[in-house]
Amino acid sequence: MTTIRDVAKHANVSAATVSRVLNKKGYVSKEAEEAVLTAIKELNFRPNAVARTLYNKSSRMIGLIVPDITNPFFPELARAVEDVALTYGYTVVLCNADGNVEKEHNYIEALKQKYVDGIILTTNQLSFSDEEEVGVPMVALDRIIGSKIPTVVSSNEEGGAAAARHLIENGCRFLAHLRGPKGLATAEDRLSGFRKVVEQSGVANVIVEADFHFEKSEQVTAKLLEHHPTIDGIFASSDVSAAGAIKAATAMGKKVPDDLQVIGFDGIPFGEMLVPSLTTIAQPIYKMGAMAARLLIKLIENKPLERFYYELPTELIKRQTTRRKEENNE
Amino acid sequence: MTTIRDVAKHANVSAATVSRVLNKKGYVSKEAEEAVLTAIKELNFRPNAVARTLYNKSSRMIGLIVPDITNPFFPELARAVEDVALTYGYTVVLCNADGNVEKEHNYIEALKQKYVDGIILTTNQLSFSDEEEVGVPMVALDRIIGSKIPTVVSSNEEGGAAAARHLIENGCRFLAHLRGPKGLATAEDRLSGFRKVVEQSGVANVIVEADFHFEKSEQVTAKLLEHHPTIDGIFASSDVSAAGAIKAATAMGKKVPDDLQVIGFDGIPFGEMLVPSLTTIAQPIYKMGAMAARLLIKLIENKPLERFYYELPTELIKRQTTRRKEENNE
DNA sequence: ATGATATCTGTAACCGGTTACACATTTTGA
DNA sequence: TCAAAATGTGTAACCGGTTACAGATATCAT
Repeated sequence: MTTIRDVAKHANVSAATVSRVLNKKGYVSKEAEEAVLTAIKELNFRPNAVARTLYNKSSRMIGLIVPDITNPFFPELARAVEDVALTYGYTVVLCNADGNVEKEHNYIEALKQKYVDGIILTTNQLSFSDEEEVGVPMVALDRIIGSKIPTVVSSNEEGGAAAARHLIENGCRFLAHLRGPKGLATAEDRLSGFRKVVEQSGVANVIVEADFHFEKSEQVTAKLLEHHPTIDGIFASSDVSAAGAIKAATAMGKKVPDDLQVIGFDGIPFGEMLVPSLTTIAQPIYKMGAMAARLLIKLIENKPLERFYYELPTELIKRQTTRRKEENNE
Repeated sequence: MTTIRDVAKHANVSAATVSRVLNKKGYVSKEAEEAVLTAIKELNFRPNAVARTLYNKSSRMIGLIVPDITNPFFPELARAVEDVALTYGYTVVLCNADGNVEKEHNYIEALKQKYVDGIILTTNQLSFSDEEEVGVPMVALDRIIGSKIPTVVSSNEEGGAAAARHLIENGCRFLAHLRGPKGLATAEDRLSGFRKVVEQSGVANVIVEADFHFEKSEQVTAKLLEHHPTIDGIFASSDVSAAGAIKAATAMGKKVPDDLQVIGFDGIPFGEMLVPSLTTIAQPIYKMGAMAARLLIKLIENKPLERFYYELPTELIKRQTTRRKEENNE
């Protein structure tokens, strides 16, 4: 491996001068600069990132901690974060905390040790309270931690309300909500929006817990439809969860959307791949990731933030798992 | 940040002794060890990973380069790699090359600079030929690079053959294969297996190119079914691609599996979420990832490899998009 | 008793960049 | 014309661990 001192020798200057050329910092004469540049070319020199990081206490990396890389929502988010990070010259380190608080802590510690410049946290888990003491710039994404940590979420409550409204407008008389994990702010907000609309309109409804996963949602829905065969509208708190609901319903002989309408939440490409394609409350996933990355970088570079809380609008995407019923029976 | 010298001062020993305690290397007296351990506790000292890496030229990290984190196949693989890596004390850095050769190169360079101990390459892209000169242990996963690089793949050819056989046994008379990208060994092998069976049995067939993506497969299938309305069996070279085919067929009023049977390739959880659930040739995704990780770690630790080429068996998983036709018409 | 070996510890150099500082030389401006 | 400011460059210390080496004791074998 070529070092800066090899280059220096080759160019007949000191290591300091080479460093100055590399960083375009301080005074360097034209001749020296040229000599260094040629030497760098000839020796195919690349400055050692680790040595740099050690002195600078900055690695130009940002950590992105996700709860479940297997849920397509997060890769989507990761891409956005990465795109923005790369344009600002940062590299992204993706960490899969697996919904495990301990693993999350370990990653945060490991990242700090690696001198990452900042961390974006998207964990499902409700974990710790001492985030302020982490000592590294942090941004919360699709998750609410505390008032001191800049936060990017979508309008979960309004989205939940919109989902309920859509089902009701489509003629559903008995709604179910497959809510997300308890204690998770985004899930609570979706529930709360749903509840408000449903209570206000007086539509029959039932709420059951299903984490965001497919199998669990399938099981829960099967049980739910058994107990309440007249349910004709389901709002699932994630698209994957909605797929589970559809699966269970179909297995019981219910037709979607004729017997049962289903609406998801997230707006991942996955929803379009289903047949029938999934109606959903879409989050602006890419925008959320991009915004979180930009906020973090501002934080890192000590630029002022206008706000600490950004709520991006969700959008109802009507596809084939819901449709307006004709006014007919009853 | 507490350094090793702070600890040394606190324990009344030299930094060298502290380092010896940390690494359990060399002679240290009981008393000294205890003093150091207490000092470490009291100061809450964590050795700096970057400094360590700089001297050791090893970061205990391994890089995993994937072509498209958005394709659920890869997160699945990543989890396996991570699981194994963690048990051996390595951290995984996930890089999304985006099917972009240049990005892949950049990542490899960046990883080398960070002193990663090894790299697992899974890229779709056919990229470069000088892998032997990378200078870092490497393993190819789901991709064939060169004879010098240990390789883990599944039995793509046999899988392709099994897919064709299954469709034929189920009574299909006119098969189509949505092949993967040209030049990609895994895609070629699947095609080759398919072709052999089809030629041997004399079944009518047509082959069209569709990368592994959903939209492309949907478009290609729509065109295909328009030109050849009598196609009654499709083998898609990925599960996501199969979903695209199903979508297109359904949009044209064809029923799956009654009018058209579809079989995918990969065996990602996604296939089960579809309605009807997807028949597929499943790769042992987790095993592949785990094996690649173990191979890489052996390589890193200079342990001997038994072989340089591991082909893991695929498995036909019959679900709802295929089914035996009764002998009836014609 | 005595040389050989094992145990213990500290000093200083090293990994590969970065930069404060000192010292020169050149340019500016009054 | 001469001090002040700007420009150019090298030395050496630093980031925070690691380790070769040397010197000091303790233990062992003969």
